[in-house]
Amino acid sequence: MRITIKDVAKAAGVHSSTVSRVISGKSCISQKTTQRVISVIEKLGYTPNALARSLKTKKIQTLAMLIPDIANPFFAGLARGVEDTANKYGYNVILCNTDDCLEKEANYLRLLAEKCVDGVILATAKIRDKSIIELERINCPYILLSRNIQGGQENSISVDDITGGYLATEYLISLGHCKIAHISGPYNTTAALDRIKGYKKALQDYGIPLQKIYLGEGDFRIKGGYQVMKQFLQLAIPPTAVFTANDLLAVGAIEAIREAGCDVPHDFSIVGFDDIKLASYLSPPLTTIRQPMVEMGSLAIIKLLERIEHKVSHPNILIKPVLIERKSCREIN
Amino acid sequence: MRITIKDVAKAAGVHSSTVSRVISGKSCISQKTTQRVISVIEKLGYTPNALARSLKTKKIQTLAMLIPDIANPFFAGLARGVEDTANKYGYNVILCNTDDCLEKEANYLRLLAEKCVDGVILATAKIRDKSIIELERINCPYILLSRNIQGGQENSISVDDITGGYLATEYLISLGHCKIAHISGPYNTTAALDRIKGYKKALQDYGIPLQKIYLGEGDFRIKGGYQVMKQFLQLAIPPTAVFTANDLLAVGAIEAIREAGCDVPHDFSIVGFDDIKLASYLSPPLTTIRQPMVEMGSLAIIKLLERIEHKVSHPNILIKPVLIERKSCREIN
DNA sequence: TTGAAAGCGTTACCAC
DNA sequence: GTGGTAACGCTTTCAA
Repeated sequence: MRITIKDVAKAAGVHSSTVSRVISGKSCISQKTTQRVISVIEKLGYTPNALARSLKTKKIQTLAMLIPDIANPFFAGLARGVEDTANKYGYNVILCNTDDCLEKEANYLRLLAEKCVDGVILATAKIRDKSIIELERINCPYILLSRNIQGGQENSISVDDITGGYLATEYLISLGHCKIAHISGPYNTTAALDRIKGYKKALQDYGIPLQKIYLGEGDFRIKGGYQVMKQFLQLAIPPTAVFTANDLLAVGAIEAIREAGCDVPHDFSIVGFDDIKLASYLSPPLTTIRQPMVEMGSLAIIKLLERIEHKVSHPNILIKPVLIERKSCREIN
Repeated sequence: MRITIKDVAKAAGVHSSTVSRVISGKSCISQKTTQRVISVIEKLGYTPNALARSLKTKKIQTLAMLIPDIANPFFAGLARGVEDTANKYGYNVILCNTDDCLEKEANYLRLLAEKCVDGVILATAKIRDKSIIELERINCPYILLSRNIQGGQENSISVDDITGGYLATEYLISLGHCKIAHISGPYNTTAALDRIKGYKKALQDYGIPLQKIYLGEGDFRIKGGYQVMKQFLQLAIPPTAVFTANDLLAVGAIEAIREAGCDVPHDFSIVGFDDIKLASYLSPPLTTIRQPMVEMGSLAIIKLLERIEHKVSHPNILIKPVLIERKSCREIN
């Protein structure tokens, strides 16, 4: 049997409530008693039971993070920032991979509610998201990370995707491209939609007509980039440049281009999004829009803890993205 | 206030113990009562409190995973397998990044013990590991993943690192190299030590004398690979081939080589270890020793759950690694 | 098949 | 300062 607070109390010749006070350190307990209790705790190797505690306090010092896939370097970066900062404040975090499957997500949310997590980082939100309604219903504090919801004015942290899309497209235009395609993320995410908006706005600002055939829906993964790029390659007039909604899509697109016997950046210029750690080591080193993943994760926790402690909401936070120039683009005439 | 089992009981006109039985589904409750209780549960939106439950049952359906860094694609792969399979069996997993810092690790272990996690996946083990002693002390089931301990015959799952190191080195030898260097992982991990063993054994088997200056200690990260390679490059007689103990080290090594104005594989052949997802998209596509990360993580959970349920230990599991040939090596005369 | 009651390991309020 | 006691929300044994 595990040592309990009562065992400690008995061995120290005090009442269990006194031991509790010593541990919490909030009440005034005499030096002598404190010493005695502490030494007994150490001698017995006592570990408090946080579950029992939480039954009273309603706090378990545990958060959860829902993401599509931890094997995706972007989400791994977010997770790193989230976990680090949570740990710094004494919280643990439960990791949940949803694969963008609504059913899995709902199941996770049920489990997490049963376990009384103090808050949730949701990095899977879709434009109209049932999970958020559920979170609101059970009154669970949450922060939307990197994927906010349509018309949601609160509690989200993300990069300014419109500006990011604009920057990427404008850069390609500045290089002389006018046949610029875009491989987007899934249309049910605002991240994808906003990057498209930025893409369209840049084209418009520079007087380049939007070609519907140059816009393809991807999945934020290598495979999707590969498939959509294959379609672009079969066009009568293929694009000369492609802006992809994330770096993995860019990897897939480059693969398709190589397979077709063409070269990046000679035949096609590519701009990605995210700036994952390995982006500079890819072939060719990828020009991309940087998202500060670790910092975003960290900020999400800080905002989440504020929500938990002060029961407040936050206006959305928009982070300015930056273009990182490498070697996947070239100037054309 | 949250709805409790008593609220449900009252609303359904039964005793709370009856509600408990309906939920667990283990006792025989009449159709009629069952129906009534279920409909009340739904109407009130009742969510059981798993923390209160665990106080009785001593099970919380939560595991933990300790890794150095989730932003490292190798550990992200393991984590994906771990979390997926845990979820399949109804468990959640708490993620902990230790940065290979003993103090952080001990702190995590304390928190996890307080939260009564049912088991732990330890992917951070050093050759002589205090954490394991602690885990044994508090009687917490664990599995050592990818990094086992010296002389430990039980509860570890890893790739056969000796064979892996052998395979990599033998491959370079078969290409005609005899000045083969090795950038290892930290010497306090068996993974690093065993890969060195394999490296040495291959050299010996093929009659190539071991050169101490061709062996450098890295950190399993890009930076370490870069630094050690820089030293190799300054040698009077530099190696013509380098086997690195993981893919990130290879990335760093290649960076150093490029910086020196040399080419991979023309001037230096490189073999990595792990086969991270992006290995085939690096420049050049990396020849490497594959570890089935997701499968290993998954297997770790299966073995951990067996330990938890049947209170048994398992003999170590050694997975045979495979060499994946790509474009980072060339034949020399 | 169901109810009553004890107890899991804490904390927090009320005394003294 | 410290002790006693009543919860917290659930499960489980014992009766009926």
